[in-house]
Amino acid sequence: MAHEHDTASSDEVYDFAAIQRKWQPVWEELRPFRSGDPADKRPRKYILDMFPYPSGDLHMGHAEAYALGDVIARYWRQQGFNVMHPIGWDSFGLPAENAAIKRGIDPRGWTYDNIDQQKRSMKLYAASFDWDRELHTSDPEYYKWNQWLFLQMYKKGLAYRKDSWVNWDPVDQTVLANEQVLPDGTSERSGAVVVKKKLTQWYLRITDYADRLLDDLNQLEGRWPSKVLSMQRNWIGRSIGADVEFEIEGRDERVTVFTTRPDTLWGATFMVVAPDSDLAAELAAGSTDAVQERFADYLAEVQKSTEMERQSTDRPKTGIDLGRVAINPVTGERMPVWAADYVLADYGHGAVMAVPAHDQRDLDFARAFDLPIRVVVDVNAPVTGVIPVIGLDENGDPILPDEPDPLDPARTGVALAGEGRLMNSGPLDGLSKANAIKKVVELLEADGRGRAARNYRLRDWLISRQRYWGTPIPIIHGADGTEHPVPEDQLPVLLPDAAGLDLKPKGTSPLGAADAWVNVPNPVDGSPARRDADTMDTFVDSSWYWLRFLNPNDDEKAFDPREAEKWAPVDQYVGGVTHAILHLLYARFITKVLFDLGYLSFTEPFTALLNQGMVQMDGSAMSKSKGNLVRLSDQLEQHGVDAVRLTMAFAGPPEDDIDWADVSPVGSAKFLARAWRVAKDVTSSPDVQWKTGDPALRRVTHRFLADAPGLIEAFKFNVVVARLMELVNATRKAIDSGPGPADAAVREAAEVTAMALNLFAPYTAEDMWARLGYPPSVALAQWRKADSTLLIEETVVAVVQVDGKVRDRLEISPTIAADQLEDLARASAAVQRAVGDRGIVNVVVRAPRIVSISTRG
RNA sequence: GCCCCCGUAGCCCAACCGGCAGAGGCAGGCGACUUAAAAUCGCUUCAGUCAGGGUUCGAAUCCCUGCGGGGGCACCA
Repeated sequence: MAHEHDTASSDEVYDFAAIQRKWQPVWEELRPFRSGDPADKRPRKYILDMFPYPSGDLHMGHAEAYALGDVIARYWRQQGFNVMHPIGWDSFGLPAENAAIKRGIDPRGWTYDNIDQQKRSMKLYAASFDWDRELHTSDPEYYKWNQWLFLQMYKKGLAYRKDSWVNWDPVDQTVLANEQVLPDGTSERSGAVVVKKKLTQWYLRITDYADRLLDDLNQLEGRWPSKVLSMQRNWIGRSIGADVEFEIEGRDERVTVFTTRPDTLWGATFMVVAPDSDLAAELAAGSTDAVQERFADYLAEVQKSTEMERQSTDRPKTGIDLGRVAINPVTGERMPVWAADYVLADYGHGAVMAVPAHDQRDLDFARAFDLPIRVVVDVNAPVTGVIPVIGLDENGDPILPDEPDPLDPARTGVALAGEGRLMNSGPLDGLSKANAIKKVVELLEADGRGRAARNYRLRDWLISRQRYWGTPIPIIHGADGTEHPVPEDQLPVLLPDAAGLDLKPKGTSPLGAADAWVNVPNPVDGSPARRDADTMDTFVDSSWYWLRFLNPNDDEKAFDPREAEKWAPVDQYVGGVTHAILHLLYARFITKVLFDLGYLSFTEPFTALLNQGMVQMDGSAMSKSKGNLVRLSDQLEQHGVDAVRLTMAFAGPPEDDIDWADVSPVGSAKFLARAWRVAKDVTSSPDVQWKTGDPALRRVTHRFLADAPGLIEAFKFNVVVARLMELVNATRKAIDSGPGPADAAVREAAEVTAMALNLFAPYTAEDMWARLGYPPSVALAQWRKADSTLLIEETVVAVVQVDGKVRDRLEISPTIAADQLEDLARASAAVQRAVGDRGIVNVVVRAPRIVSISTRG
């Protein structure tokens, strides 16, 4: 009893652990996924998975992403392509630094230890990566080129420093992210009231590219998820309108405001400036002492409020009168100038013309402070000319709304944002909105008081981080405040050793305390100077890593434009929707910059994008605190790599979230065992003639071969798996109760199953392939061509509908002529019964599928 | 407030250009094998497509309205 399984091979059972142990070293030896052979003549495909941040070990989210990306990479390899499918590590960033601070260790060691662990897991997971191209963004060999890129942008004026307001914790002496500030305005760490502080920060001028970033999204239509496209469009947030200049009494320079409704200029009754803008400070300074005092108090109040408070829309309006006067450029009216925090300093010009009758925010403000409201658009007379009436009088004439106008915004508190005819607007009277905008822009331009303009929600990209574990910014500051780029031949500016540095956040970079590192001679005259101590946002690293994969070990240049010509842009990018905005926007921006600099011949980095959903448990995101964490390592141990991967692919459309409670890795494992047994049961040898095989099973096999490629290319992986199950079921039936295990069609089906299963379950597929008599690797087996003669059915069933109901089914030839089919349908007894004596009025024939007969007109 | 996506068996999901609502799985039921159970194998129940209206010979599919769920942006002038 004890040793039966050692001797009788037919008793062998599917043992995923043994199969994994068997094939992993074989692949390690064979390295079937290398893509760097210059003599390789196959056409190329660049399939890229978003590279991971190395924190701890792989989790379920990684498992899903890499399972799906691998289906695509393996598929194109089987279609005869030289597939580049690289992997690397996004290994700079805060988690490493926080862990280092907590445990008093070096972030470098923590990071590279994690990478070791994750790399082992990744290899077990058997994603078909080309490990020859592995890179780490925290290696000097990588971040040197971040610095190079920064310098190229600096030279072009695309990298610059400016002062900006940041959240400042006065107790911890540190900058806080918005997320670290609690809704009551205190620090989540120290409990201190957070204030705004002006700091000098590095920015990249992404707003210069706003139009291109927006307009080029059109090229990606249909190839990127529409959700991502709309998120990017929202984020860039282009508004079309006009800049209008207002004179200010007692000030030489005019104040410019941006508005999307220049047509309502006659209705502008006051001006509002952002309290935290330079303009507000200057206007206040030119006012009375009382105003200056009130302004100082108000500004302090505003700066105490958090981003979250400030952006909540249902907050009562606050503000103060600055005691200054603006002149409406078209009416010549004197308008008060207010400071209020509903106007943002960093959008437009930090000042607005308030048109309370037609803008809800301005109306709320006007009603709160008793400012004048003037209606200049008659929404009762919209462009269509239809005037809503209350009723008809005894003569049948329309009764118009009584005075006062029931829509009067001053009374209703509802701004009239709709379209209508202009009124109270001098030369604009009677015009529609579109024509009025055109006209007023012409008038302003002629007068030199305004022009058409556009604005963006998008802000410049703040890349300074006052932290240690990132790319040092390659700038040297002279004692006199001058900036000097580090000469390119002196790159990289290496991160100093963390030993001896206090990495705790304190508002200035820990690098500033590395005396030996930070103090350098001025490159111009050798006088004492200091290195810039900030490090770069890690989104800089990930904005171009896909180019570094082309030749990750090149120490002459960031990437090779000739290789980029061959491989780039990325044919298929795969990753989570969490990066739908920032990472993708930054990568698109850097691509356009590199195009402008002449390094690239294309302007979009990722031709196609697939977003996988998230893995959840019991309806919500997995987390330790919720107690619904599913550990990938446990799943792999219980069900095996292949079952987990297959489950990820089979769970549903890739972009949908997977609830692990809804799916069945046990079911996947059962299916894999079933497929594996089919291969084990095949008794014929590899040299059988396919043609001799059972035609029914062959038809199932070849329908699968014909349909699967289209399904894969449409990312319908779940459907392909279902079709594979169908194929395995049919093969099982053929073995047990059909032509038997020696039939050529059974072998053919088993081989096709192994070949296709390689996409989802590479270990099982490889073992099946070996049992069927072939050397590794099945991953290199080419996709079999479907035999088209087997796809044609001998007979098909046509349905006959009478008045939309199916009344008969006819077994016919697929090539039947329409009139012949109609005759058959008319002759059907069931159809005649259904038609009865009503008579046929119409017949629609779609041979060979359907005949539709109607009996009523 | 503005914009987008999705509602199909108990559950996860299929359904081509508008043409028989079901490919596959989970769960359930019955049976075979077994002393029994597990595993395996076979058979099998289950919806008329969220609701209402429209277009059409014909609608899960296209259009409109509503309900429900999810997402993005939001004091952005």
